[in-house]
Amino acid sequence: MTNIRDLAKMAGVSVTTVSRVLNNHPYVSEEKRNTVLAAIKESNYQPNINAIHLSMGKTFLVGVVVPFIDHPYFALLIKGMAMEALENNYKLVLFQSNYEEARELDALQMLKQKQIDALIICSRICGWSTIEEFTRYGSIVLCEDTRGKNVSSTYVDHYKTFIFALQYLYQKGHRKIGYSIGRKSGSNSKFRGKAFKDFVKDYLLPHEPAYIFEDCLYFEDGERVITQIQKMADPPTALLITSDEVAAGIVTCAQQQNISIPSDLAIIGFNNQPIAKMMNITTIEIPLVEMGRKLFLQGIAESQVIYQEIPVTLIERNTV
Amino acid sequence: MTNIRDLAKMAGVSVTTVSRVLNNHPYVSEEKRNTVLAAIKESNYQPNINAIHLSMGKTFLVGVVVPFIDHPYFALLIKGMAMEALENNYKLVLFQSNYEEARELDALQMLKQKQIDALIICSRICGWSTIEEFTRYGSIVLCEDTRGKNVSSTYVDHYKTFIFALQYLYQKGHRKIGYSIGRKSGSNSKFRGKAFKDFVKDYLLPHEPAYIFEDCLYFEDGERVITQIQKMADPPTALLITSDEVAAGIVTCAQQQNISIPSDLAIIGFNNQPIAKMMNITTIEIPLVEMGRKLFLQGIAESQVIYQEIPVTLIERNTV
DNA sequence: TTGTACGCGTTATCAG
DNA sequence: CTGATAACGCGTACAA
Repeated sequence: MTNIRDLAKMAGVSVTTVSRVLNNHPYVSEEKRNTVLAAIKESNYQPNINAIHLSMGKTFLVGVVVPFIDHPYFALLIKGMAMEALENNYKLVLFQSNYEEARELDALQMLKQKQIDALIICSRICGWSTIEEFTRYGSIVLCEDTRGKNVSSTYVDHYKTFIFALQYLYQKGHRKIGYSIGRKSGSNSKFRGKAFKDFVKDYLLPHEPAYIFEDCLYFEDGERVITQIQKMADPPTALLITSDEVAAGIVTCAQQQNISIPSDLAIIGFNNQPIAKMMNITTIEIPLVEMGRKLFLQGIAESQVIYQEIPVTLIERNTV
Repeated sequence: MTNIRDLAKMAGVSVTTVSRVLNNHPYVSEEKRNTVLAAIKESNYQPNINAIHLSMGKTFLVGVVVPFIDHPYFALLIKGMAMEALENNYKLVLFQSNYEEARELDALQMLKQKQIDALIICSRICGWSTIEEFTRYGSIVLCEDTRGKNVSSTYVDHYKTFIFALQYLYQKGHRKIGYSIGRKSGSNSKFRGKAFKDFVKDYLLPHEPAYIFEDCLYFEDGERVITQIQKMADPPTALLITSDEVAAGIVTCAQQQNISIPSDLAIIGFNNQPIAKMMNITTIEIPLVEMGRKLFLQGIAESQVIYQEIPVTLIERNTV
């Protein structure tokens, strides 16, 4: 592997001059520049990027923590980040945490060790204090409402959104409403849970724990929801389903079980994934790819803490 | 940021000694070791990993090229790689190529520049000669049949598999058989195309171009397949669908259009994704997560070229 | 058992 | 315009 010093020798100039032409810096005569360029061609020179990183104290690497990539929600966020990373000449380092705290700490460590310039955490299990402790080592960005906290974020106001969706169902005449979530302990889920509680209280509806379905992430989880509902003496008439994948599973399974949608059961999905369009599912659009882009840009921005709320849109189709 | 030299000064020893305790090397007295350890604690020392990489000529980073992450096929491969990377203390660098050659070259460049130790290309658009040119800069692994070539791979013999599936349909009485693929130009697709051609020739069946559906990647693409079939005067009676997602879309859409499956149209999906189980789709299981693991291990292995064929299994359910 | 000195490849500073 | 030379932080022959 030929290095910058070899080039200097070949071209009969100093390493400084070589570095100058390499980085398109001014103050180098056309003549010498050409000699160096020739040497570069001839030697098939490739800069060692680790040396550059060491010298610059920067890696152009951004870490991304997701519990798993094989879910449209995270896949779409990453897709957006990858697009933006590309345009800004950064690369993405993937951390699949599987919601193990040790994995999240790994990522945080890499930030501390300067192997990545920034870290984007899409979903976390670790406590807030842990995050806070690492903020001084580099840029950390979260995908949840961090208002009032010392960390930038791009987020959806899930409280507001849930209230809005619940009111919509209420107006359509529904009084027995339930919802599904991915996992109950997440930050976003907590906002949703609180919204639900507040809503049923305000509208004098019963708070029926059986109407809340946890661990609903994939298409096939829809089957479980339908199964459970069929066992109920007094089933819900409408459901907020926080992933279109799951909503699609519910609709599919309902058809098989001769449950009529929306007359027996109304469904509102989330994200407006393509599958929702094809299956005519009423859904709340969340621009995940766009969110991914913004998360990334916040990560590489030098600026101060910013909270970026993303607006959502109700897409009315045939399941309500 | 305190470095190894500061520690040496603090502990009153040399940098070598510090380095020794840092890396658990022998030949350092318990006494000095403790002094150093104390200094590390006190100073909140963190090694700069870029310096280590420069010094060692290794990064513990492995690159992964996929056209897009938001597809179960690639997501599952990556999932497997991420799991294995975790166990081996490596990190994954994600390259979303979108099938643009320039993106693949970016990744290849990083290998050349030593920013990644190995590169796994799950699907490519670039020519074989391009790959070959970069093999000397580091370990490259492909997810396609590379037998006879100079690059390791973990692959499914899609020719064999397609012939097998076609024969199965033939035995079930089907004579008008078609198939769908993601993109026609891929290596895997070519093997499938060849298998199809050879099969219809051997079995004296007509080679009907309209029975071949391209660009079928997502659930919603199933709708297009059904639409096109309905327009045909002489539609196929059976379809090989190279992604369960698409198969599920076809089944769903067929229901809506009152096309009976399998009596009007038989379907064999691929991958055995959870959605196939839930919708009772006959499918060919491909252990994608397992393949991801093996791809990764081949990437970090020092050994010579290895071709690792992955066996597949037919899962008989209700769509044939 | 310990330490000196150099190499890794590049960028940045500063004197000419 | 040009070029020594000093960082950057760490690993490791080699010498003691």
